Amino acid sequence: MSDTYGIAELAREFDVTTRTIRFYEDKGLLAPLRKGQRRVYASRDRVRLRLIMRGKRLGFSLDEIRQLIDLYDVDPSEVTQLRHFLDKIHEHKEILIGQQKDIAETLAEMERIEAQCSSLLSEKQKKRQTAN
DNA sequence: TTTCTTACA
DNA sequence: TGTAAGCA
Repeated sequence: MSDTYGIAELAREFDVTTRTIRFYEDKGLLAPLRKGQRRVYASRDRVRLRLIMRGKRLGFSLDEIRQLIDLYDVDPSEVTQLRHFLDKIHEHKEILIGQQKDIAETLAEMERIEAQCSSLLSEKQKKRQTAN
């Protein structure tokens, strides 16, 4: 099982350009192995890229995504670090909970409008039938 | 052909 | 991030 990937391969899979993947590396979000000069991505890198894309969809900055991803593969040996990570987690959780609330409210709003439109439409249909 | 770095938009 | 130049 060749659990390694080339940059073009990952770019295709995640629908981004190779430039974008290198860009994320520059920003410290990715750290692929090197085979000479070529970048060799392991499955962990692929997982990371997946997390990056998800973070982007959630509206996090690359900097925030990096902090979030770092939480995954750092060994929790230092108490100080642990407290720091805990703070980061709380921070992100608050943002996500806030977004969750926004989504719920927007959804409720849309459903209200949807119901309003539906009843309006059925009303017009009734009038049409009455007229005919 | 593909990837890489660097630099500029 | 896109694009381009010059390499390997």
